Amino acid sequence: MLELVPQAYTRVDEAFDCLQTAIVKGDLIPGEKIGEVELCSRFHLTRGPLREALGRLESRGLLIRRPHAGVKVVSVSADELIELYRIRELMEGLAARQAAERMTDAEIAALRATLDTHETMIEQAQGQAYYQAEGDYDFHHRIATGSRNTKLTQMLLGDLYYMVRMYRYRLSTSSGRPHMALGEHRNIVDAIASRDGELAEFLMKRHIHAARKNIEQKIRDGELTI
Amino acid sequence: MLELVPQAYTRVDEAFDCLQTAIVKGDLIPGEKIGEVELCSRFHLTRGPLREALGRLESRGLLIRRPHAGVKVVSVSADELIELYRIRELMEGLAARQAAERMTDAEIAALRATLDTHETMIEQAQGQAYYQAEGDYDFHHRIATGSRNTKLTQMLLGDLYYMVRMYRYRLSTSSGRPHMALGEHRNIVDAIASRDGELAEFLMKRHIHAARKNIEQKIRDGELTI
DNA sequence: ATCACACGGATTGTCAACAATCCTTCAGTA
DNA sequence: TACTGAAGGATTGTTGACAATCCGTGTGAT
Repeated sequence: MLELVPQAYTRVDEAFDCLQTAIVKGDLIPGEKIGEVELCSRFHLTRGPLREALGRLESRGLLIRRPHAGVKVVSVSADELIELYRIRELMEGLAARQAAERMTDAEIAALRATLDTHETMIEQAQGQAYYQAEGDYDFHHRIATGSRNTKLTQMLLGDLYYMVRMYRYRLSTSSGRPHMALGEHRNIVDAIASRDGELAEFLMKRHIHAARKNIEQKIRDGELTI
Repeated sequence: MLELVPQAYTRVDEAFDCLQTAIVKGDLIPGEKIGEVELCSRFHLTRGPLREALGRLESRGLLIRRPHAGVKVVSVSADELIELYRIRELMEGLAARQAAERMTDAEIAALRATLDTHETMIEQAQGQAYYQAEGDYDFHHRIATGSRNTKLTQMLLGDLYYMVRMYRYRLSTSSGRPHMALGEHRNIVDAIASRDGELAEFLMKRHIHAARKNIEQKIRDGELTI
């Protein structure tokens, strides 16, 4: 009855995924002007689907398109990265609060399981920031959807996380403090499990605030150049 | 030298504007399934630009597109409207804080002028919610851009305000408390002018919180049915 | 030597036809 | 009568060619 179809995967989606990962992983260099035909040959696409995908990427803020002039991957400043974390602090705080009120017990259990695999990843892949970052991404992703707040989820997954992931790859560093972050994650889940929305919001805000301070420090020390 | 070109207006932009206002003003009924060819004939477009515009509208959350099945204007629940205001409360609070730190004196003067015209609008167009809503929109728009926070501006102008305007037209009501709202706006501008970011954030959050409570009350009273 | 202007090449925007997919309708059967 | 199944029509997805616009180069003048 409620079939939930695999949601036909079209060329536009294909193009979007290709370009998105290319941007996030840094295969497409920021600031570089790049033509549509070159993109087509490089990713084996035709211009129709490509153009629609470019439009979607533009509304997500990953690239800029000037009419008759071509596309450019966004080049981002250190300030803008900081601003991004300021926004995350607020929105993910709200997400955590609502997740505490609305997540099912099954979802919370799955969230805990995620943290366990994350822990083993940290131990095994020592220093491999990539996998750590993906685990972190997964954690925040689950809380966003768990908030059951349509628009909030859409904005977090559709706008902010792409950006954050892009920075992560470029700077080739996770938050740089994996063990501490994991502990903070566990505290947040505990707050959610005990249905304490206020505490969950507080902890999440502090968690992201700490991540921001960490980045600001690295920038001051010259470890991160953008 | 720094010419600031009128930024070539292409058919895609035309299509996007047409559809966006049609959705916001309610010419396109939510939930109604509508074909591409019909949209083309109705707005004098061809399918190429139309499809790109549809993609942009989809990422902005104004309509939903299922592959091979057509497009549908989003139908929105009362709960989702409330959620929207929760998000606004946080994000516009941050915008107000940063606007207080970063707006130029000229921008602040222009903001004050906006409020003056808004006041005359309220007196003249008594009860004409439409113009009141536009004035209110203008006010929040200026503060968003004044924050100088690229991503924040993009999310407010690109995601939330379209939604809010859509609801306003559909419910054919502004906040319903124009005089009080105007007073609150003036207080916010005063805080910005005295460069008190903390106060500006507080006042903005309270302003939107009040608007939300107002809407919740109306929904409870059955004045608003969505 | 520097600046302004025009021309050509290249690139993007637009269009109309073709192919792939889905939804509805209409039988047929339990 | 209600439900399953398939076929047809309609709609969307895709493609390639055409038209409009911009950028870089080269020439000329100041």
